[in-house]
Amino acid sequence: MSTIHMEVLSPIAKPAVTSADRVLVQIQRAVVEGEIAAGSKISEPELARKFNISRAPLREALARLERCHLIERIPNAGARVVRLSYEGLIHLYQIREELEGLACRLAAEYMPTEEIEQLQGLLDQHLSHQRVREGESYYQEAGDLDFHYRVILGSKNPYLINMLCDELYYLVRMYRVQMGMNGPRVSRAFDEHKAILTAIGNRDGELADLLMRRHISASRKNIEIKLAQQEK
Amino acid sequence: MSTIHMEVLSPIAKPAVTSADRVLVQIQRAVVEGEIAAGSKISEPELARKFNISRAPLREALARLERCHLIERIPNAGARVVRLSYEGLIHLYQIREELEGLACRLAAEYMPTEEIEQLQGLLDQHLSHQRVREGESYYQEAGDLDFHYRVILGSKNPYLINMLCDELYYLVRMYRVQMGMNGPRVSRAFDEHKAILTAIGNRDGELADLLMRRHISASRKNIEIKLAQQEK
DNA sequence: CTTTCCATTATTGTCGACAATAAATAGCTT
DNA sequence: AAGCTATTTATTGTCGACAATAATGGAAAG
Repeated sequence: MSTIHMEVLSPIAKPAVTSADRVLVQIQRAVVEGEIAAGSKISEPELARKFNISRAPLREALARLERCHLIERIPNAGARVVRLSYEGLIHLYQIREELEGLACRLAAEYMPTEEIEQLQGLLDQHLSHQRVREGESYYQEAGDLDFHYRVILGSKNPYLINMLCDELYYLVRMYRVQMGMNGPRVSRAFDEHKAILTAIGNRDGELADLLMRRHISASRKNIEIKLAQQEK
Repeated sequence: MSTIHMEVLSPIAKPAVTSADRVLVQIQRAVVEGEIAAGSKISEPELARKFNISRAPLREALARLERCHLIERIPNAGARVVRLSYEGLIHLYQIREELEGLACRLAAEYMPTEEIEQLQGLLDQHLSHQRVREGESYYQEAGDLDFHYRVILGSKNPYLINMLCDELYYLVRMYRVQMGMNGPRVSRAFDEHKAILTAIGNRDGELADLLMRRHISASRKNIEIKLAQQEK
């Protein structure tokens, strides 16, 4: 259970040794969960005071926030929290489909059998958690991302891992969290995960690729609906 | 001719307003062209002195260099120029194939006819340059990257554009430059570009995708050979 | 002679202050 | 009164110095 939290917050366990790291995690969470409103301007002096650090490490943190597309910076003008939009969602998921499809093909080839079995166990564990805590969206969120992380890590491609886990996934989470994802898709998602993992276990990269693309596409449509509801 | 240089060095014309920007471009070039040796350690005080700036903007530049995978940083330990390797090349081109394939599909859908025609003209222009300056690898380099840039921009997906043009292409250039790419592939590459663009013009995304993947795959094999020669 | 521990040195991370640029406000002109 | 311009204000970019951490070299023990 606490493992799930850890996994979601930091896919690749890097001990936050520097103060910029520490603050980065906090701001990331605040932005993703909407604590700092989407579209709002970011004041460096204000944030620095808030976290009791100087502007130097804060700017380092902001640079990394820009890297994962959570803020947008304009030279000599400042930074703003990104604004969620329909177009943004589409663009983001176009890439996800492609890259996570690739991750599946690679995982089918390179993911050690041991890791696959371990992930299988994790899926069952998530399922039981899900049964117990029906409707708690955070568990779905955590479990889903956890699954995707593992598959991506299984690709053994460092660039791919970096792009998806470090650069794209915080924004994905932001869409899901702020759209309040839960609903009836939960159990279906579990089945889809199972099917994908089975294909990977059978070393059938093509099928795993196809299933993952469908899975992500379905997830996108789910968020699209929420976004449309919210905008009207 | 000078346009070609500009295009290669800065795909999306952002006037380097801050001193960090200015220095970034210089270090990028130095790393890509091997002026700063691959695998060598980077000294912040030394570089700061060399460019007559303080460490603050230099560190900003280093952060962005890390972002495009030209250097690797370890907290409290420092930064090293990335080392080229067979595995790295494979991993990099796996992603390129996927993302540029996607870019082609999207370009076939969203690239304005006007832009396509303009790119067609650019291809012819490159061809004539090529005929005149037979064997000058830099022109091939510039022309090839220019073509890829245009197609990527045609996708109209900001995340895709950012990933390919800002994060991946400097490393691609580094492989190509340091492996000394020229040789007999030049004229074939022009034909492949033509074919891809024709498919995009016909709004045939599937075909453009396929052709681009083959084109990139062929380019990879070309570099693989050089790399193998160099390592033996 | 090798290995381990410690001190020294150098490098990175952080801080507070200053300079340059952009935003906000007030005053002037039409 | 509206719009433009100049001045003020605030924010970002940059600097030099200090603190904390890692790399280096040497001395002592085995």
